[in-house]
Amino acid sequence: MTIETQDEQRTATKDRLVAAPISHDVGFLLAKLHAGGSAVNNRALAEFDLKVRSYSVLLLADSGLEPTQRELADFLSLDPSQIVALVDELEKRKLVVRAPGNQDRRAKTVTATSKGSELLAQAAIAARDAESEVLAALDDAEAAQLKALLRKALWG
Amino acid sequence: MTIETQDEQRTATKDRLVAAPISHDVGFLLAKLHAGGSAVNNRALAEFDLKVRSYSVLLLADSGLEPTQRELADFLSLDPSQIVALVDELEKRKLVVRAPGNQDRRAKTVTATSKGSELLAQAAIAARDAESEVLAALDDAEAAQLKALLRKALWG
DNA sequence: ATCAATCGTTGACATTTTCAACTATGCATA
DNA sequence: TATGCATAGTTGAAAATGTCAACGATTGAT
Repeated sequence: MTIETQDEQRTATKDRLVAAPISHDVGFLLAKLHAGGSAVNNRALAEFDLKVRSYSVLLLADSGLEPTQRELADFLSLDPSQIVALVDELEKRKLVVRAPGNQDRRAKTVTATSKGSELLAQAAIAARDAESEVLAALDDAEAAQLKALLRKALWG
Repeated sequence: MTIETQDEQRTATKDRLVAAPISHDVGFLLAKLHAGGSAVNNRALAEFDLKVRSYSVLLLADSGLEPTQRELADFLSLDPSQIVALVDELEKRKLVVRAPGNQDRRAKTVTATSKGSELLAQAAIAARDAESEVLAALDDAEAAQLKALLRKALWG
């Protein structure tokens, strides 16, 4: 009873501020869901010694699109120097390889090794579970709708 | 012509990676839209010497809900020590005041001053414009739908 | 009256972000 | 073809942010 009382108060006050107008600010909603989401994702990926960042790079490296580091930086909204560090670590673990760009010898494309692809296959399962945990309050149609709206907001 | 050629290539390659499966990962979509969004928001708020963080605190302080610092930390997904720094700065600028908690003398509630409310009224306009810039690709109904889905994902 | 838990605060530490160089390469044109 | 300007990757430093452990003051339960 005593602990329950505390918990009730805690959960009662926990969402008290939802009434504030900031809860209608898209920027805030994105930040909050993203904060919770990356925590869940990082926890799920820790088993594979990956974070959302390295997982994203590995995923793109395995896409067959042979992205250059510059493209990775642009696409992931990261500084090129951060890509260097991420690829360095993945390459050290033999999960990806750097190859000289096909038409541009300045560029380096990042491609997953077979070892990287295998790890990714496992990690992707964990990531999928994490995603459904983050979106647990939405049914399948709503989750799909959310994805579609985010994609449209980003790329029209 | 020369510059146009470069630009065409750049915009052509810019979204090349959208084809990668990561573009269907909600975590990634949230991260990317959030990254772009906070950049736009911070730029819009710079005029008032605010960032999205301090703007959020000011908005909650002005909500009439008299949030405690602990509630602000939970709601904004920040460490309590970060709230201290944010409130310190806003209080130094006479935009908010700390008041002892009503029932709990350990807690401190954060409330906007009239000066804070006035600044907020201006900043809110800039923030609203920034939001519509971020969601420019969505029509009004879609933007409302996106908000509703984000709110449901967060609070059910 | 005591004991564990919570609030705000401080300070240390780690991580992440941002920026300015630098080399090598590419591209356009004089 | 030589020259100048822009770009890819890299390095390293500085700034901003995030994380965490401790502490005094206060609370609430026993």
